[in-house]
Amino acid sequence: MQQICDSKLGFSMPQQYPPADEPYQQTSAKLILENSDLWKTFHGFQTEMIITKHGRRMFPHCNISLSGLQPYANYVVMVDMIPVDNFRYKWNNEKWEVAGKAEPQPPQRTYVHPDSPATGTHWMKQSLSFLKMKLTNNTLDQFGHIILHSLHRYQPRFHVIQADSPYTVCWGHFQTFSFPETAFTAVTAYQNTKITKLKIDHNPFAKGFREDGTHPQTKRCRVSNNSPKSSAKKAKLDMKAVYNSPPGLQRSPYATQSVETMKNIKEEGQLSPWAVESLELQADYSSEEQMVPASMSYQHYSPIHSGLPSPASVAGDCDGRSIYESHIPDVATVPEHNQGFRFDLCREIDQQNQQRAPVQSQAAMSSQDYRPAPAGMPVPFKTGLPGYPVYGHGYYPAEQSMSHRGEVEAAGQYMMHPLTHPSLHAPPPPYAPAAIADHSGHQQRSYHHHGGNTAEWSQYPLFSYPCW
DNA sequence: TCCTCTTACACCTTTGAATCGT
DNA sequence: AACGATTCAAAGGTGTAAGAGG
Repeated sequence: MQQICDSKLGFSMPQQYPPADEPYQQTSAKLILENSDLWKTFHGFQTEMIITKHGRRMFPHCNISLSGLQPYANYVVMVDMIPVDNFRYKWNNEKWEVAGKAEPQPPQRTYVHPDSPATGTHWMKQSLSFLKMKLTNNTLDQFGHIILHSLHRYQPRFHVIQADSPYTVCWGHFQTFSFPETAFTAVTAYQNTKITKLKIDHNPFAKGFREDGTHPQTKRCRVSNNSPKSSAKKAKLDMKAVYNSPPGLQRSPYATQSVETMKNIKEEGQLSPWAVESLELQADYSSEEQMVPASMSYQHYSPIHSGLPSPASVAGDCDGRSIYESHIPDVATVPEHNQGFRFDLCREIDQQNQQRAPVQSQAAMSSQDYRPAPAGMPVPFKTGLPGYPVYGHGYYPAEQSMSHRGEVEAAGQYMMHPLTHPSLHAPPPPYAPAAIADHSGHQQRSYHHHGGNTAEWSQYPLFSYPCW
Protein backbone atom coordinates (compact mmCIF):
# COMPACT_ATOMS: atom_id res chain seq x y z
CA MET A 1 0.00 0.00 0.00
CA GLN A 2 2.69 2.39 1.00
CA GLN A 3 4.41 1.83 -2.22
CA ILE A 4 1.41 2.93 -4.15
CA CYS A 5 1.00 6.03 -2.08
CA ASP A 6 4.61 6.89 -2.15
CA SER A 7 4.91 6.59 -5.83
CA LYS A 8 2.04 8.95 -6.24
CA LEU A 9 3.32 11.34 -3.71
CA GLY A 10 6.73 11.41 -5.18
CA PHE A 11 8.63 11.09 -1.97
CA SER A 12 9.69 8.37 0.30
CA MET A 13 8.28 7.94 3.71
CA PRO A 14 9.25 5.90 6.70
CA GLN A 15 7.84 2.53 6.09
CA GLN A 16 7.37 -0.43 8.23
CA TYR A 17 6.38 -3.61 6.64
CA PRO A 18 4.78 -6.52 8.27
CA PRO A 19 6.67 -9.74 8.54
CA ALA A 20 6.63 -11.75 5.41
CA ASP A 21 4.60 -14.45 6.99
CA GLU A 22 1.96 -12.01 8.11
CA PRO A 23 -0.57 -11.10 5.51
CA TYR A 24 -1.14 -7.41 5.18
CA GLN A 25 -4.76 -7.36 5.96
CA GLN A 26 -7.03 -4.84 7.44
CA THR A 27 -8.48 -5.96 10.69
CA SER A 28 -11.34 -4.79 12.77
CA ALA A 29 -10.12 -2.49 15.43
CA LYS A 30 -11.57 -2.50 18.87
CA LEU A 31 -11.81 0.70 20.77
CA ILE A 32 -12.46 0.84 24.46
CA LEU A 33 -13.53 3.95 26.25
CA GLU A 34 -11.61 4.18 29.47
CA ASN A 35 -13.29 5.56 32.58
CA SER A 36 -16.56 4.70 30.97
CA ASP A 37 -18.25 4.54 34.32
CA LEU A 38 -17.31 8.11 35.02
CA TRP A 39 -18.65 9.17 31.68
CA LYS A 40 -21.88 7.38 32.39
CA THR A 41 -22.16 9.04 35.74
CA PHE A 42 -21.82 12.42 34.13
CA HIS A 43 -24.12 11.37 31.36
CA GLY A 44 -26.76 10.62 33.93
CA PHE A 45 -26.92 14.30 34.70
CA GLN A 46 -26.28 15.33 31.15
CA THR A 47 -22.65 16.23 30.90
CA GLU A 48 -21.56 19.82 30.56
CA MET A 49 -18.20 20.89 29.24
CA ILE A 50 -16.81 24.31 29.90
CA ILE A 51 -15.57 26.09 26.82
CA THR A 52 -13.55 29.25 27.11
CA LYS A 53 -12.03 31.74 24.79
CA HIS A 54 -8.55 30.39 25.37
CA GLY A 55 -9.52 26.77 25.38
CA ARG A 56 -10.50 24.41 28.14
CA ARG A 57 -9.70 20.78 28.63
CA MET A 58 -12.42 18.21 28.78
CA PHE A 59 -13.38 16.45 31.93
CA PRO A 60 -13.86 13.56 32.03
CA HIS A 61 -10.96 13.12 29.71
CA CYS A 62 -11.16 11.16 26.53
CA ASN A 63 -9.12 8.07 27.22
CA ILE A 64 -9.33 5.09 24.96
CA SER A 65 -7.67 1.77 24.44
CA LEU A 66 -7.12 0.24 21.06
CA SER A 67 -6.78 -3.33 20.03
CA GLY A 68 -7.11 -5.36 16.90
CA LEU A 69 -4.66 -3.26 14.94
CA GLN A 70 -1.99 -4.53 12.64
CA PRO A 71 1.14 -4.50 14.78
CA TYR A 72 3.43 -3.17 12.08
CA ALA A 73 1.08 -0.85 10.29
CA ASN A 74 1.03 2.83 11.03
CA TYR A 75 -2.08 4.47 12.30
CA VAL A 76 -3.28 7.96 12.93
CA VAL A 77 -5.75 8.48 15.74
CA MET A 78 -7.92 11.54 15.74
CA VAL A 79 -10.86 13.01 17.59
CA ASP A 80 -13.43 15.48 16.45
CA MET A 81 -16.69 16.77 17.82
CA ILE A 82 -19.96 16.35 16.06
CA PRO A 83 -23.24 18.03 16.90
CA VAL A 84 -25.70 15.71 18.50
CA ASP A 85 -28.71 17.53 17.12
CA ASN A 86 -29.79 20.76 15.55
CA PHE A 87 -30.90 22.53 18.68
CA ARG A 88 -29.68 25.19 20.97
CA TYR A 89 -30.43 24.58 24.61
CA LYS A 90 -31.04 26.64 27.68
CA TRP A 91 -30.98 25.74 31.32
CA ASN A 92 -34.36 26.43 32.79
CA ASN A 93 -36.04 25.12 35.90
CA GLU A 94 -33.18 22.81 36.71
CA LYS A 95 -33.31 21.13 33.36
CA TRP A 96 -32.22 21.61 29.81
CA GLU A 97 -34.76 22.83 27.34
CA VAL A 98 -34.62 23.43 23.67
CA ALA A 99 -34.11 27.11 23.05
CA GLY A 100 -34.21 27.13 19.31
CA LYS A 101 -32.36 26.04 16.28
CA ALA A 102 -28.67 25.47 16.34
CA GLU A 103 -26.34 28.14 15.18
CA PRO A 104 -24.28 27.59 12.07
CA GLN A 105 -21.61 25.03 12.53
CA PRO A 106 -18.29 26.56 13.58
CA PRO A 107 -15.11 25.64 11.75
CA GLN A 108 -14.67 21.93 12.00
CA ARG A 109 -11.42 20.87 13.55
CA THR A 110 -9.86 17.63 14.51
CA TYR A 111 -7.47 16.79 17.26
CA VAL A 112 -4.77 14.41 16.16
CA HIS A 113 -3.21 12.36 18.87
CA PRO A 114 0.37 13.61 19.31
CA ASP A 115 1.74 10.12 18.90
CA SER A 116 0.38 9.91 15.41
CA PRO A 117 1.47 8.26 13.32
CA ALA A 118 2.50 5.20 15.25
CA THR A 119 2.41 1.49 14.76
CA GLY A 120 -0.42 -0.64 15.90
CA THR A 121 1.87 -2.09 18.52
CA HIS A 122 2.41 1.35 19.93
CA TRP A 123 -1.28 2.17 20.05
CA MET A 124 -2.17 -1.12 21.63
CA LYS A 125 0.62 -0.95 24.17
CA GLN A 126 -1.23 1.39 26.46
CA SER A 127 -4.29 3.52 26.65
CA LEU A 128 -4.44 6.74 24.70
CA SER A 129 -5.07 10.01 26.41
CA PHE A 130 -6.51 13.05 24.73
CA LEU A 131 -5.81 15.05 27.82
CA LYS A 132 -4.47 18.09 26.07
CA MET A 133 -7.33 18.48 23.69
CA LYS A 134 -9.04 21.79 24.33
CA LEU A 135 -12.41 23.18 23.52
CA THR A 136 -13.10 26.79 22.72
CA ASN A 137 -16.00 28.97 21.76
CA ASN A 138 -13.77 31.38 19.92
CA THR A 139 -14.55 30.98 16.27
CA LEU A 140 -11.46 33.00 15.46
CA ASP A 141 -9.27 30.75 17.53
CA GLN A 142 -5.80 30.46 16.08
CA PHE A 143 -4.48 27.88 18.49
CA GLY A 144 -6.25 25.11 16.69
CA HIS A 145 -8.55 24.23 19.53
CA ILE A 146 -11.77 22.52 18.70
CA ILE A 147 -14.39 25.18 18.22
CA LEU A 148 -17.83 24.60 19.63
CA HIS A 149 -20.93 26.65 20.19
CA SER A 150 -22.02 27.24 23.70
CA LEU A 151 -25.32 25.71 24.72
CA HIS A 152 -25.12 23.19 21.95
CA ARG A 153 -24.72 19.49 22.34
CA TYR A 154 -21.77 17.61 20.94
CA GLN A 155 -20.28 14.18 21.00
CA PRO A 156 -16.65 13.17 20.59
CA ARG A 157 -15.87 10.91 17.70
CA PHE A 158 -12.72 8.84 17.46
CA HIS A 159 -11.06 7.98 14.20
CA VAL A 160 -8.48 5.28 13.68
CA ILE A 161 -6.90 5.59 10.29
CA GLN A 162 -4.30 3.34 8.87
CA ALA A 163 -1.90 5.87 7.46
CA ASP A 164 1.76 6.72 7.59
CA SER A 165 1.19 10.35 8.37
CA PRO A 166 -1.64 12.73 9.16
CA TYR A 167 -1.39 13.84 5.57
CA THR A 168 -2.03 10.51 4.08
CA VAL A 169 -5.09 9.68 6.09
CA CYS A 170 -7.03 10.24 2.93
CA TRP A 171 -5.64 6.97 1.69
CA GLY A 172 -6.07 5.20 4.91
CA HIS A 173 -8.67 2.88 6.16
CA PHE A 174 -11.06 4.74 8.39
CA GLN A 175 -12.65 3.28 11.44
CA THR A 176 -14.74 5.61 13.50
CA PHE A 177 -16.13 5.17 16.96
CA SER A 178 -18.36 7.23 19.13
CA PHE A 179 -19.84 6.66 22.53
CA PRO A 180 -23.27 7.91 23.48
CA GLU A 181 -22.26 8.48 27.07
CA THR A 182 -19.65 11.02 25.98
CA ALA A 183 -22.21 13.46 24.63
CA PHE A 184 -22.11 16.79 26.39
CA THR A 185 -23.49 20.28 26.36
CA ALA A 186 -20.93 22.99 25.74
CA VAL A 187 -21.30 25.80 28.25
CA THR A 188 -19.31 28.83 29.26
CA ALA A 189 -20.40 28.45 32.86
CA TYR A 190 -21.82 25.43 34.57
CA GLN A 191 -25.58 25.34 34.67
CA ASN A 192 -26.37 22.09 36.41
CA THR A 193 -25.01 22.23 39.91
CA LYS A 194 -24.86 18.47 40.04
CA ILE A 195 -22.45 18.47 37.16
CA THR A 196 -20.38 21.01 39.03
CA LYS A 197 -20.40 18.78 42.03
CA LEU A 198 -19.30 15.79 40.01
CA LYS A 199 -16.52 17.75 38.40
CA ILE A 200 -15.28 18.98 41.73
CA ASP A 201 -15.50 15.49 43.09
CA HIS A 202 -13.50 13.85 40.38
CA ASN A 203 -11.21 16.47 38.91
CA PRO A 204 -7.99 16.75 40.92
CA PHE A 205 -7.47 20.28 39.73
CA ALA A 206 -10.74 21.26 41.34
CA LYS A 207 -9.81 19.75 44.65
CA GLY A 208 -9.66 23.20 46.17
CA PHE A 209 -13.39 23.51 45.74
CA ARG A 210 -14.25 20.37 47.57
CA GLU A 211 -16.11 20.84 50.76
CA ASP A 212 -13.28 19.27 52.66
CA GLY A 213 -10.74 21.33 50.85
CA THR A 214 -8.99 24.39 52.06
CA HIS A 215 -10.56 26.79 49.64
CA PRO A 216 -11.61 29.90 51.53
CA GLN A 217 -15.31 30.04 52.09
CA THR A 218 -15.50 33.74 52.68
CA LYS A 219 -15.34 34.71 49.08
CA ARG A 220 -17.84 32.14 48.04
CA CYS A 221 -20.29 33.26 50.69
CA ARG A 222 -20.27 36.84 49.61
CA VAL A 223 -23.46 36.30 47.74
CA SER A 224 -26.14 38.86 48.11
CA ASN A 225 -29.74 38.08 47.46
CA ASN A 226 -30.10 41.52 46.01
CA SER A 227 -27.80 40.65 43.22
CA PRO A 228 -29.44 40.40 39.83
CA LYS A 229 -27.92 37.00 39.59
CA SER A 230 -29.30 35.92 42.89
CA SER A 231 -31.23 33.08 41.38
CA ALA A 232 -28.22 31.59 39.74
CA LYS A 233 -26.17 32.08 42.82
CA LYS A 234 -28.88 30.60 44.91
CA ALA A 235 -28.75 27.57 42.72
CA LYS A 236 -25.05 27.34 43.29
CA LEU A 237 -25.56 27.64 47.00
CA ASP A 238 -28.10 24.91 46.77
CA MET A 239 -25.48 22.84 45.09
CA LYS A 240 -23.20 23.36 48.01
CA ALA A 241 -25.99 22.24 50.26
CA VAL A 242 -26.35 19.12 48.21
CA TYR A 243 -22.66 18.57 48.36
CA ASN A 244 -22.09 17.00 51.72
CA SER A 245 -19.09 14.85 51.33
CA PRO A 246 -17.54 14.02 54.66
CA PRO A 247 -14.33 15.88 55.44
CA GLY A 248 -11.28 14.04 54.40
CA LEU A 249 -13.14 11.71 52.15
CA GLN A 250 -11.33 11.28 48.90
CA ARG A 251 -13.68 9.88 46.37
CA SER A 252 -12.53 7.52 43.76
CA PRO A 253 -13.11 8.52 40.18
CA TYR A 254 -15.66 5.82 39.75
CA ALA A 255 -17.42 6.23 42.99
CA THR A 256 -20.57 4.26 43.11
CA GLN A 257 -22.12 6.79 45.38
CA SER A 258 -22.56 8.99 42.40
CA VAL A 259 -24.97 6.48 41.07
CA GLU A 260 -26.78 6.46 44.35
CA THR A 261 -27.00 10.21 44.30
CA MET A 262 -28.34 10.03 40.83
CA LYS A 263 -31.01 7.62 41.80
CA ASN A 264 -32.05 9.80 44.68
CA ILE A 265 -32.31 12.81 42.48
CA LYS A 266 -34.26 10.86 39.97
CA GLU A 267 -36.73 9.94 42.62
CA GLU A 268 -37.02 13.56 43.58
CA GLY A 269 -37.97 14.39 40.07
CA GLN A 270 -35.14 16.82 39.57
CA LEU A 271 -33.90 15.39 36.39
CA SER A 272 -34.87 16.41 32.95
CA PRO A 273 -36.51 13.83 30.76
CA TRP A 274 -33.22 13.49 29.05
CA ALA A 275 -31.48 12.80 32.29
CA VAL A 276 -34.09 10.31 33.29
CA GLU A 277 -33.57 8.67 30.00
CA SER A 278 -29.89 8.67 30.65
CA LEU A 279 -30.47 7.12 34.00
CA GLU A 280 -32.24 4.32 32.35
CA LEU A 281 -29.38 4.04 29.98
CA GLN A 282 -27.04 3.81 32.87
CA ALA A 283 -29.18 1.14 34.34
CA ASP A 284 -28.56 -0.73 31.16
CA TYR A 285 -24.88 -0.15 31.50
CA SER A 286 -24.87 -1.33 35.01
CA SER A 287 -26.48 -4.50 33.94
CA GLU A 288 -23.36 -5.26 31.99
CA GLU A 289 -25.24 -5.12 28.74
CA GLN A 290 -23.59 -2.59 26.55
CA MET A 291 -25.77 -0.75 24.13
CA VAL A 292 -24.87 -0.78 20.53
CA PRO A 293 -22.49 2.05 19.99
CA ALA A 294 -22.12 4.32 17.08
CA SER A 295 -19.27 2.74 15.33
CA MET A 296 -18.58 2.24 11.76
CA SER A 297 -15.91 1.60 9.33
CA TYR A 298 -15.50 2.61 5.81
CA GLN A 299 -13.05 3.06 3.08
CA HIS A 300 -12.92 6.25 1.24
CA TYR A 301 -11.99 4.76 -2.01
CA SER A 302 -14.10 1.72 -2.12
CA PRO A 303 -17.61 2.78 -2.95
CA ILE A 304 -18.36 -0.64 -4.21
CA HIS A 305 -17.63 -2.31 -0.96
CA SER A 306 -19.86 -0.46 1.35
CA GLY A 307 -22.31 2.21 0.69
CA LEU A 308 -23.50 2.30 4.22
CA PRO A 309 -21.65 2.31 7.45
CA SER A 310 -21.09 -1.07 8.83
CA PRO A 311 -23.20 -1.76 11.81
CA ALA A 312 -21.18 -2.12 14.87
CA SER A 313 -21.44 -4.80 17.37
CA VAL A 314 -20.77 -4.60 20.99
CA ALA A 315 -18.07 -6.68 22.43
CA GLY A 316 -19.42 -6.17 25.87
CA ASP A 317 -18.62 -4.14 28.86
CA CYS A 318 -15.27 -5.03 30.21
CA ASP A 319 -14.14 -3.59 33.49
CA GLY A 320 -16.48 -0.72 33.23
CA ARG A 321 -15.23 0.25 29.84
CA SER A 322 -17.19 0.44 26.68
CA ILE A 323 -15.90 -1.72 23.93
CA TYR A 324 -16.90 -1.11 20.40
CA GLU A 325 -15.79 -3.28 17.60
CA SER A 326 -16.18 -2.41 14.03
CA HIS A 327 -16.79 -5.07 11.48
CA ILE A 328 -15.25 -4.53 8.17
CA PRO A 329 -14.33 -6.78 5.36
CA ASP A 330 -10.73 -7.74 5.06
CA VAL A 331 -9.73 -5.86 2.04
CA ALA A 332 -6.65 -4.32 0.66
CA THR A 333 -6.13 -0.89 2.02
CA VAL A 334 -5.90 0.72 -1.36
CA PRO A 335 -8.26 -0.85 -3.79
CA GLU A 336 -7.45 -0.56 -7.40
CA HIS A 337 -10.53 1.39 -8.22
CA ASN A 338 -9.47 4.21 -6.03
CA GLN A 339 -7.34 5.49 -8.77
CA GLY A 340 -10.26 7.54 -9.83
CA PHE A 341 -13.38 8.95 -8.36
CA ARG A 342 -16.90 7.96 -8.99
CA PHE A 343 -18.41 11.37 -9.20
CA ASP A 344 -21.60 9.99 -10.51
CA LEU A 345 -21.89 7.55 -7.68
CA CYS A 346 -20.91 10.18 -5.19
CA ARG A 347 -23.60 12.47 -6.35
CA GLU A 348 -26.06 9.67 -6.31
CA ILE A 349 -25.24 8.87 -2.74
CA ASP A 350 -25.30 12.52 -2.00
CA GLN A 351 -28.80 12.78 -3.32
CA GLN A 352 -29.83 9.90 -1.16
CA ASN A 353 -28.47 11.70 1.81
CA GLN A 354 -30.27 14.84 0.90
CA GLN A 355 -33.51 12.98 1.03
CA ARG A 356 -32.80 12.12 4.61
CA ALA A 357 -31.10 15.26 5.67
CA PRO A 358 -31.76 18.88 5.05
CA VAL A 359 -29.69 20.16 2.25
CA GLN A 360 -27.61 23.20 2.72
CA SER A 361 -25.72 24.89 0.03
CA GLN A 362 -22.58 26.68 0.91
CA ALA A 363 -24.28 29.97 0.42
CA ALA A 364 -26.96 28.99 2.85
CA MET A 365 -24.63 27.66 5.44
CA SER A 366 -25.88 30.15 7.93
CA SER A 367 -29.13 28.35 8.15
CA GLN A 368 -27.85 24.91 8.70
CA ASP A 369 -30.18 22.40 9.96
CA TYR A 370 -29.09 19.26 11.70
CA ARG A 371 -32.07 17.10 11.71
CA PRO A 372 -31.86 13.95 13.70
CA ALA A 373 -32.40 10.94 11.63
CA PRO A 374 -35.26 8.67 12.51
CA ALA A 375 -34.29 6.15 15.05
CA GLY A 376 -33.18 2.93 13.59
CA MET A 377 -32.72 4.30 10.15
CA PRO A 378 -29.24 3.92 8.85
CA VAL A 379 -27.89 7.03 7.31
CA PRO A 380 -24.82 7.06 5.16
CA PHE A 381 -21.94 8.96 6.53
CA LYS A 382 -21.60 11.99 4.47
CA THR A 383 -17.97 12.56 5.14
CA GLY A 384 -16.95 9.02 5.24
CA LEU A 385 -18.86 7.98 2.25
CA PRO A 386 -16.78 5.54 0.38
CA GLY A 387 -15.70 7.08 -2.78
CA TYR A 388 -16.88 10.49 -1.86
CA PRO A 389 -14.48 12.83 -3.57
CA VAL A 390 -13.03 14.36 -0.54
CA TYR A 391 -9.49 13.45 -1.38
CA GLY A 392 -7.74 13.08 -4.64
CA HIS A 393 -4.46 11.59 -5.54
CA GLY A 394 -3.78 13.89 -8.37
CA TYR A 395 -4.05 16.98 -6.25
CA TYR A 396 -1.63 16.11 -3.57
CA PRO A 397 1.45 18.25 -3.86
CA ALA A 398 4.32 16.18 -2.68
CA GLU A 399 6.70 18.95 -1.81
CA GLN A 400 4.17 20.86 0.14
CA SER A 401 3.20 17.75 1.91
CA MET A 402 6.66 17.18 3.13
CA SER A 403 7.01 20.70 4.37
CA HIS A 404 3.79 20.46 6.23
CA ARG A 405 4.68 17.27 7.91
CA GLY A 406 7.13 19.02 10.15
CA GLU A 407 4.59 21.71 10.62
CA VAL A 408 2.02 19.45 12.09
CA GLU A 409 4.47 18.04 14.49
CA ALA A 410 5.58 21.44 15.58
CA ALA A 411 2.28 23.19 15.63
CA GLY A 412 0.56 20.69 17.82
CA GLN A 413 -1.98 18.04 17.39
CA TYR A 414 -4.78 19.93 15.82
CA MET A 415 -5.67 19.94 12.23
CA MET A 416 -8.65 20.53 10.12
CA HIS A 417 -10.91 17.63 9.90
CA PRO A 418 -9.69 15.58 7.02
CA LEU A 419 -13.21 14.74 6.13
CA THR A 420 -14.31 18.31 5.99
CA HIS A 421 -11.25 19.79 4.54
CA PRO A 422 -11.75 21.86 1.44
CA SER A 423 -11.68 19.77 -1.62
CA LEU A 424 -10.80 21.09 -4.97
CA HIS A 425 -12.84 18.66 -6.89
CA ALA A 426 -15.78 17.93 -4.74
CA PRO A 427 -18.90 19.93 -5.23
CA PRO A 428 -19.97 21.66 -2.05
CA PRO A 429 -21.72 18.89 -0.22
CA PRO A 430 -24.67 19.69 1.95
CA TYR A 431 -24.48 19.46 5.62
CA ALA A 432 -25.53 16.17 6.94
CA PRO A 433 -27.10 15.46 10.27
CA ALA A 434 -24.76 14.77 13.04
CA ALA A 435 -24.58 11.90 15.36
CA ILE A 436 -27.61 11.05 17.33
CA ALA A 437 -27.29 9.40 20.63
CA ASP A 438 -30.35 7.28 20.66
CA HIS A 439 -30.79 5.97 24.12
CA SER A 440 -34.17 4.64 23.54
CA GLY A 441 -33.11 1.37 22.17
CA HIS A 442 -30.24 -0.79 21.20
CA GLN A 443 -29.93 0.60 17.77
CA GLN A 444 -27.70 3.53 18.19
CA ARG A 445 -25.97 4.89 15.26
CA SER A 446 -23.91 7.89 14.58
CA TYR A 447 -23.96 9.82 11.42
CA HIS A 448 -21.02 11.53 10.02
CA HIS A 449 -21.58 15.01 8.94
CA HIS A 450 -19.76 16.85 6.32
CA GLY A 451 -18.70 20.38 6.73
CA GLY A 452 -18.71 20.85 3.06
CA ASN A 453 -16.26 23.21 1.61
CA THR A 454 -14.97 24.33 4.92
CA ALA A 455 -12.68 26.79 3.32
CA GLU A 456 -15.58 29.15 3.41
CA TRP A 457 -16.07 29.04 7.13
CA SER A 458 -12.82 27.73 8.42
CA GLN A 459 -11.13 31.02 8.77
CA TYR A 460 -7.91 29.62 10.03
CA PRO A 461 -7.14 26.32 8.48
CA LEU A 462 -4.08 24.97 10.13
CA PHE A 463 -3.08 22.92 7.19
CA SER A 464 -4.47 24.12 3.99
CA TYR A 465 -3.82 21.26 1.74
CA PRO A 466 -5.27 21.73 -1.66
CA CYS A 467 -6.11 18.08 -1.76
CA TRP A 468 -8.31 18.33 1.30
C1' DT B 1 -34.63 42.21 34.27
C1' DC B 2 -32.79 38.19 32.49
C1' DC B 3 -29.44 35.55 30.24
C1' DT B 4 -24.94 34.60 28.49
C1' DC B 5 -20.28 35.33 28.48
C1' DT B 6 -15.70 37.15 30.04
C1' DT B 7 -12.31 37.96 33.30
C1' DA B 8 -9.71 37.92 37.59
C1' DC B 9 -8.81 35.28 41.37
C1' DA B 10 -7.31 31.73 44.76
C1' DC B 11 -6.34 27.10 45.13
C1' DC B 12 -4.72 23.11 43.41
C1' DT B 13 -2.06 19.48 40.56
C1' DT B 14 1.31 18.53 37.33
C1' DT B 15 5.73 18.82 35.48
C1' DG B 16 10.45 19.30 35.05
C1' DA B 17 14.76 21.04 36.65
C1' DA B 18 17.91 21.09 40.45
C1' DT B 19 19.86 18.93 44.26
C1' DC B 20 21.37 15.26 47.09
C1' DG B 21 22.57 10.60 48.41
C1' DT B 22 24.00 6.01 47.16
C1' DA C 1 29.95 8.79 36.43
C1' DA C 2 25.46 6.88 36.74
C1' DC C 3 21.25 6.29 38.80
C1' DG C 4 17.31 7.04 41.75
C1' DA C 5 14.89 9.75 45.24
C1' DT C 6 13.63 14.10 46.93
C1' DT C 7 12.72 18.99 46.80
C1' DC C 8 11.21 23.04 44.81
C1' DA C 9 9.29 26.41 41.74
C1' DA C 10 6.95 27.43 37.58
C1' DA C 11 3.26 26.40 34.60
C1' DG C 12 -1.10 25.51 33.97
C1' DG C 13 -5.86 23.49 35.15
C1' DT C 14 -9.92 24.21 38.22
C1' DG C 15 -14.60 26.49 39.67
C1' DT C 16 -16.18 30.82 41.69
C1' DA C 17 -17.53 35.48 41.83
C1' DA C 18 -18.27 39.77 39.84
C1' DG C 19 -19.42 42.42 36.22
C1' DA C 20 -20.12 43.54 31.22
C1' DG C 21 -23.04 43.36 27.40
C1' DG C 22 -27.00 42.19 24.63
